[in-house]
Amino acid sequence: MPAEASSASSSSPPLTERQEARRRRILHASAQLASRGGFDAVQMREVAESSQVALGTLYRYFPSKVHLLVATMQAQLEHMHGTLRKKPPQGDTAAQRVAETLMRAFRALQREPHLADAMVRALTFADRSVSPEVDQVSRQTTVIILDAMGLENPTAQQLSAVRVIEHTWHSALITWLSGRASIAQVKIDIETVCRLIDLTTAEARTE
Amino acid sequence: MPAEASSASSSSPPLTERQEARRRRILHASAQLASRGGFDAVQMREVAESSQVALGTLYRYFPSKVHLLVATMQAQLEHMHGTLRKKPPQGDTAAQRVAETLMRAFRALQREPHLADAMVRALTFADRSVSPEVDQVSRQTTVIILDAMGLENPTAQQLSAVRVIEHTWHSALITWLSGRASIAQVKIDIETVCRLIDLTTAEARTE
DNA sequence: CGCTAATCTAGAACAAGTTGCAGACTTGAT
DNA sequence: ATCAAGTCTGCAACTTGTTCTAGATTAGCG
Repeated sequence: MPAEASSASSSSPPLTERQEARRRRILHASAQLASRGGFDAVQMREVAESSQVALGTLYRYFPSKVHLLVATMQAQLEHMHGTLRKKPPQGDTAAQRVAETLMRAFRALQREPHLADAMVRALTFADRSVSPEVDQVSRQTTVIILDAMGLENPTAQQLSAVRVIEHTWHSALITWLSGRASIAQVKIDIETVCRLIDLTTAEARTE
Repeated sequence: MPAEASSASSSSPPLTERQEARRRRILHASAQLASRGGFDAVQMREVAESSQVALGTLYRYFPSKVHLLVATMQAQLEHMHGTLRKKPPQGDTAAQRVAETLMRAFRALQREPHLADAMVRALTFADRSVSPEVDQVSRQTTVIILDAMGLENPTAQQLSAVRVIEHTWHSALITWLSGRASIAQVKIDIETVCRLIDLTTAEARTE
């Protein structure tokens, strides 16, 4: 396993130790505040205070509240990916394994609904200035799903199916978080969309 | 056709003429400002000024910026539904007709990308306090899709497929608006998800 | 018409995200 | 150790969504 620092996967000047520590403190404070009151509870002044950093510094690390929360999501996703790797899903078909994986992730989020709320709202509220970071989150999600499918070289069809699954995942999460859908409904919809996998996989085989 | 006033489809005290006029002026100003700079350009003070209404009054009509934009979306959706009714899609299968309908809607939004941005961002950013209004938008979208399918009594399976399509539609729209996906990709994904329709329809026939 | 309750207006005030600035502190190179 | 460049801090100011208030206006009613 490479010794690469945890989160900032690339680019720009390397951070000193104290800077890494600051960054971690900030993300930790962000997640903690979010776990309480969700998006609104993550107030930049409070994050700064909690992480013992000046407001200006906070903004130097994360140029906006949305950037901060998307970075928080990246961190959580990495954590989750690690967890999922340890206990891979057991289903027989790719569709089952993906659905199982997503529902497992879903239950994890259920335990911290406020945190989930903050992260997902930030993700969909993000404008172009956050595109690179949002894209990174999306790529990470794709990796998780492809992992569950156990696929090495997905076809274009399959990639499209994976994107659709991601769309459904995000959007279903939002409707659940805002109380407009039950968990049962989310489960059904996840299972429904996962059938696209079998569909496209069957076709890949007969090509 | 019933003489019911245009937008507020139900509930609460009926509005006087001048009040209806105010409401329309507000929604018009909102859409106009949104058409320029998107979500950020819709500033409550400006909306109030443009529609010749005091700020307090604006807040009496729409309790928050998000409420206002979701209502704006309702109005636009109604308009679009009317337009679509006039020229129903021509495809042979339900899936084709739905995909065609959505892509048509998509092209309409393309013409006013800022407006689309404002409305969709508001929709996904909405918290529980806006649930009823967001739900209304969702129901309207469902009607449009079922219309395109030409279905009277959808099964639970089919309703789930429709929900998944809506999820995909919203989420794909967002990724396009924030420049993370091309139109071609959106088209492919819409077509991919629409295949769920044929799938569930085939099953309904053999039940 | 004249009254009352509801509504509307103008504008101040408050909250939270964001920016700017002057001075202290760190870092890295010499 | 010293200097220059880059960072961090504390704090004030600005922006925009939201709330509040006091005084007009309007609507409905006898």
